[in-house]
Amino acid sequence: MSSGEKPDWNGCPTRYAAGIVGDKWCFLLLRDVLLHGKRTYREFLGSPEGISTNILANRLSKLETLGMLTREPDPRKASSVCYFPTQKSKDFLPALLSMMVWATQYDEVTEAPASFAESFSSDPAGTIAWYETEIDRVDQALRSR
Amino acid sequence: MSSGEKPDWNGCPTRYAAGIVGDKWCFLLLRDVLLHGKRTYREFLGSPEGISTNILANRLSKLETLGMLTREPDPRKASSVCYFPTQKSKDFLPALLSMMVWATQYDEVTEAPASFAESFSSDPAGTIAWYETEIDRVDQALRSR
DNA sequence: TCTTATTACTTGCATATTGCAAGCGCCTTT
DNA sequence: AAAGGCGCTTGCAATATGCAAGTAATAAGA
Repeated sequence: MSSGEKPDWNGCPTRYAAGIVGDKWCFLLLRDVLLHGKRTYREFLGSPEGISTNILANRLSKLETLGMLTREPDPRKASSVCYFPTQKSKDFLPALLSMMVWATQYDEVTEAPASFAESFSSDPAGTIAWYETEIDRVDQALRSR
Repeated sequence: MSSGEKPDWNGCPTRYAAGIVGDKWCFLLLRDVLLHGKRTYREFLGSPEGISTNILANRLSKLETLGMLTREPDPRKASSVCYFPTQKSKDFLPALLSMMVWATQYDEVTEAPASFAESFSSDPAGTIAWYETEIDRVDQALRSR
């Protein structure tokens, strides 16, 4: 590649990503799971974008089928359910954070402080690791009940 | 952030990104523009995913409205039109490449060679710069007719 | 124990979006 | 003058979405 030829295989991985992230609701659910520590149906329903309940059910099962989430009984309450992020969705964090940096740059009404973009740009690996630790902390706390 | 508190503003930039990329067709059009050097209606129509013509028109005007593309007469042929990527969409490249790395890792039938993920991981800035150069080369060649 | 909540959905129906096929106006080429 | 390419638009059937209401299975309270 560095020798100057142009690869023509780019279509495929992008299409794969589009099949998952190229849907507003899946995208926002991944945000809720990876960044907001949400794990239950009720929590997802409560997000400010206002997903409707049938669509939520549909997308949760889609994400489960795609291997992005696992559906497990809630350790705190047997009648409830938790959706946990898999390694596959945790590995999506770098891409998600990259998009956030881009959005922070161009969204005129962003609430994100410039410090976020700065910290990700100066130390991407560290920033990613911090978020991963947060996720694992949430899930370990939940699972050890 | 590194001191341990959890930011609660993440929703906003992600929602902004979801408004653009959280649509399969917009996502794939950005791929075509940023990675495949496509610039005309015909070229977009020809992509293997088979976008239909009314949807294509709709998404092109959406992306133009969002400041991702500019619509200009084709320097080669006055009756034709070119859609050029703006700086805003070029700045989306890092996020797009991050998603491709992720997809390459998890798509079992990916056509992308492992070398892509390796080169992006070992030298992200260089890889991004290479794609940016490609884009500028395409557009400068087109515009200087 | 009987009742009332809560949780995670499902169902029905009106509305919005998509896909497909055809058509249209404007160049350009022959 | 005729034919073709390009960038769309239009009409219509099929699909997906949003909204409101309903349901089954626990759980909590009186």
